[in-house]
Amino acid sequence: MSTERYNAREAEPRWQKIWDERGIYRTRNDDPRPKYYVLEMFPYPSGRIHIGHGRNYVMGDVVARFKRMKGFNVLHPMGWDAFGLPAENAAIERRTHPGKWTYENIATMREQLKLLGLSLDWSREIATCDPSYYGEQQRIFLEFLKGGFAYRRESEVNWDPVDNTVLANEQVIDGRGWRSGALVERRKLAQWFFRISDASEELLAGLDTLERWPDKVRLMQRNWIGRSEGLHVRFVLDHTPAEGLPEALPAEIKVYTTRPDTLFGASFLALSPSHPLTEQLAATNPALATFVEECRRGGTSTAEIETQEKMGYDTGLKVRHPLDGPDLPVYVANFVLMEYGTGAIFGCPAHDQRDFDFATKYDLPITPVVLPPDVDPASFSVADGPYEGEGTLFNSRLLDGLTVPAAKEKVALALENQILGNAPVGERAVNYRLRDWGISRQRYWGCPIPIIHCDTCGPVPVPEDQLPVRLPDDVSFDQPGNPLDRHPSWKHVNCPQCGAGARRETDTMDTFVDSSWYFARFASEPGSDPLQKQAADQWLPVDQYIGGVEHAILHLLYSRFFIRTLNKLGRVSLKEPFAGLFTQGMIVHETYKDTEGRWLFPEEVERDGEGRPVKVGTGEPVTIGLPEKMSKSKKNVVPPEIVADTYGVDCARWFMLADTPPERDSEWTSAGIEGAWRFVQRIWRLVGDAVVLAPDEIDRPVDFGAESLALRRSAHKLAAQVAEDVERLRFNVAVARVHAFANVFNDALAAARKGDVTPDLAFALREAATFLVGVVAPMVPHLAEECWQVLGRAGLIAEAAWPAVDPDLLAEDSVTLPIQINGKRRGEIVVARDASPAEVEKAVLALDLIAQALDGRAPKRIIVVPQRIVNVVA
RNA sequence: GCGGGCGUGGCGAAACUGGUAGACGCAACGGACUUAAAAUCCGUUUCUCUCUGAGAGUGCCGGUUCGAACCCGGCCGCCCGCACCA
Repeated sequence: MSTERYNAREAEPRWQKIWDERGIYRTRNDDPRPKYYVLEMFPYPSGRIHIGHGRNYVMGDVVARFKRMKGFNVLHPMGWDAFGLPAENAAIERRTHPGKWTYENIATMREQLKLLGLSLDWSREIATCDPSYYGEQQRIFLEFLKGGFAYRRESEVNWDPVDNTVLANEQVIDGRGWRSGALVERRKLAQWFFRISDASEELLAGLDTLERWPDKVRLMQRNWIGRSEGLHVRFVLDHTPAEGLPEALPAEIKVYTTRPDTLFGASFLALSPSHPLTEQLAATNPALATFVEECRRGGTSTAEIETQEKMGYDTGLKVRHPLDGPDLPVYVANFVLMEYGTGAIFGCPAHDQRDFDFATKYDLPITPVVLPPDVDPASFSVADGPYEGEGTLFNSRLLDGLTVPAAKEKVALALENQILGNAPVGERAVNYRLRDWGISRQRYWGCPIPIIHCDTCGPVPVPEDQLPVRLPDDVSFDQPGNPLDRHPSWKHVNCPQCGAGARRETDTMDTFVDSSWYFARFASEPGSDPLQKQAADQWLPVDQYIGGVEHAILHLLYSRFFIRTLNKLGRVSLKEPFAGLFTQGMIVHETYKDTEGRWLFPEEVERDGEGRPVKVGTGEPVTIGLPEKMSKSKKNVVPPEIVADTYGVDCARWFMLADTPPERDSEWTSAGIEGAWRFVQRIWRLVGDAVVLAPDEIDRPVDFGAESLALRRSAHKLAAQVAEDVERLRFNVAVARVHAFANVFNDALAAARKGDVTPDLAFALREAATFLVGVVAPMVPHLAEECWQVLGRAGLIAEAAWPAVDPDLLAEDSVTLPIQINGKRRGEIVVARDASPAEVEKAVLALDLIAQALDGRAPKRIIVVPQRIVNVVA
C-alpha cells in the first residue's frame, strides 16, 4: 500500500510547467481533427481574482479537457475586456495611467488564472485595449457606417454640471452624480448609434435556432426585443381656431395602439413631452414649456419612475374620433414615451391602468367597452379600477358583441378601408421595444471613434491608411471631463476631404462593442489579421459559451447583432455566434462582522472552545451574516493562492464542481473544501493500492470471475455516464458518480487484499484505476497526471484519450425489478434482462408474497414495465 | 403590475423526465486501529409508532393514472428578469 500522501503543492506547479513547456494547449488552425470551441466570458481586469471568479473558468476547462480526450481539436482561449471606466477612476485615485493600471492587473490576473491549471491557449491572448485589436474595431465601425448600420443623432445624456462630465446610468444615484453629488441634468449631445432596432425581427427569429441556450435567457431577450402587433391610427385635428394657437399646425396626430378594439372607450389623446407637436406648441406657450421642463427633470432612478405621478397638460386642441365617436381632448402627458411607437397615444381609461389613473386625476370620462365573461352589463363597473382582461365588446356600435380579438380585426379592417387624403386612417404596424444602441462614451479609456469633424464637410471617416486612431498616452486626469477633449494636440487634425482644420471625434466606444467580436479574434492565429474570415468560419460558432446570467441580455444580444452585421458586410459567414450557452451560478460565502460592525476576512475568524465564531487573536465575538456573492467590499473572499497553498487547486476545482448544480449559486465552506481534499487523497490512495496489488500491466484475460466482472462493469459504466454528464454540464452528478465508484472500487480492493489476486482480478483492478484516473482527469488534471505516472502509463493524460467503453459491459444480464402491490413496494424479483412480460408475470405470481397478498383471489391486473417495475393490482 | 422559475432529510442535493424517493457528499453520532492524537477504515442517520414489523412522507388542498417529486387545477412561500412600451 502506498503510504505517501499526495503532495499537491509540489505536484501542481511541476505539471503546469511540463504542460507549458510542451505547449500542449496551443491550438493550431491546420489541425485536421473536428473542431470544438469552448469559451468563458472574458474578464474585466479589475485587480485580483478571488476563488468566486474561478467557477466558470473551471467549468469551461473541464469541457475543454474532456473534448480533447474525446478527440477534438479544442480552442480554449483567454483575453481581457480591458477598456472601461474603472481604469479611469483608478487613474484619478492613484494618479496613474489607465493603461498602466490595466496591464498591471492583467499581469496579476494572468498568473492567478494560470495557478488554476486551466488548459488555455495563452498564445492567443488578447486585450481589447491593444491598438491592433481596437484598430480593427475602428475599421469595422467605418464599414458599419458605410453600410448604413451606424449613424449619428442627438440624444440625451446624464450630465453632471459640477464635474462637467457625462455619467453612466449606474453613476446616477437618486438623481445625483455619484462623485460630485450634484443634481444631474439631461443634456442633448450628438452621438453615434448602431441600428440594432432594424434587426429586431431577425434577432427575435434567430432565438428559435438557439436550441442549446437556456430558455430563460431566450425569454429575457424576447421580452427585451418586445415585439407587439397593433395599429397606427390617424386622428384629425379639429382646427376650430382657438385663441393663441400657432399657425401651421399639422393636420393630424398619429398614435400607435395594441388595443384598437377599445377605440370607443377613448376619452383623450396624449402626446409625449418630446413629441414634435408638443415642442411646436411649447414654443408659443410658456405654461406648456414649463410643464415640459418639469417632466424632463423627473428622476432617472427606477424608484422615482415607478412612483412618479401621472401629470398632464391640456393643450386645448381637439381631435375627431375616426369612427363616429365624440371629439377627444389632446393632452401632453409625462408618461408617454417618445421613443416608443409614435410618441402619442389614445387613452381608454376603462381598460388601462395608466389611462385610468390619468382620467381619474383630470376628471375625464371613463366608458367601459369590454364586458368580462358572465357579467351583467347593468351591474358592471370600472369605478374601482380598469378591466384589462378578455371579454365581449359593448358600448361600441359596430363592434358590439364581438370578442376582443374579433373586434381588433374589425376595427383594423374598417380603418384600413377608410381613406383620408391618399392614405388609410388605420394601418397595421409591428412595434419593438428594442432601441438603437448608443455607443458614444465621453471617456478616454475606450476605442476612439475614427471620425474627423470638419466645419464644411461634416463628420468624415478617418482614412483607412491612418488607422488605428491611437489613444494618446500623455493625458491627465487632474480635472474632470474627457482628457481627449482637452488634450493640447490630439484632436486637432486636418480634414481628410478638404484639408481644412478639423477636430477628431473625442468620444470613444461603449465597451460592449469590444466584447461583441473578441471571440472571432481568437479564431485567427496570433500575429495574423485580427478578423480573418477563413479562421472565423473555421472556429465559429462557439460550441460552448459559459458566463454569468448578468450578461443574458446586453452582451449576448449585441454580439448577436454584431455578428449578423459582419455577416451582411461579408466579413463572416455565420449568423449566430454562440451555439451553446450556459449561465453558471455564483460562489457565495458567509460574511463576518466584528462588534463594531466592520467586515472581516474569513481568515480573521475562528471558532472558540465552544464553537462560537471569534476574531483571531483577540477572541472578540463575531457575527456571521448570510452567504452573499463574494465581494471585496464585504471581505467574504477567498484568494486562490491560499487554497492552492493549503489544499491545492485540484481541491478547489473539485469543490467548485461538486454538490451544487452548476447553474445555481454554490456556497464556499471550509468543510466543503476539506471534503474535496479528503477525496483527492482518496483517489491517490485507491490508485496506489491498485498498483500495489496489481503491479504489472497484463494482457486482457479471456475469462473473468464474478468480482472482476462486476468491477469492470462499474468502471465502464462510470466512464459512459460521466461522459454524458459532462456533455450535459451536470458536473455535480458526475462528481457523485465518481464518489459512488470510489466506494465500489474501495470494496473491491479490500476484498482483493484478503484473497488471491488472480490475473483477471489484477487486470480488472488496473483497469478500474486507469478508468478512474481518466474520468477525473478533466476535473483534477494535476492529480490525474501524477496518478498516470504511478500507473506507469506513457505520455501525459492531458493528451490521452477518454477511457474506451466496452458496450457489452454496460448491459447487465439480469435485472432486479421492484414489485408493487396496489402501487406500494412489497418486494423485488431478479429476472433475465430480456425476459418477456409474460415470463416476468409468471415468475411474480409464483412468489409467496404475492400469493399471500392475493389470498386466493385472482389479481385484477398486472402491469409489467420491462426492466423497470411490476405492479400487481389486487 | 407584467413575464418566468423554484419549493425533496439538520444542510448541499439525486431520481434515467410517469416506475424502488432521498443516490453521492457535508454535518452529527457509534465503533475499529493508536500510548494518544491526526489520518484512515467500518457502521447509523426522513419522520412516527405498539420497532425481528408497520404506517406516513417530496410547500398546502384537490384531480388524472395500475402507479405522481414529475402531468392538470387552485392556494401559500421564495427567487429572477422587465418596468408607465400604449
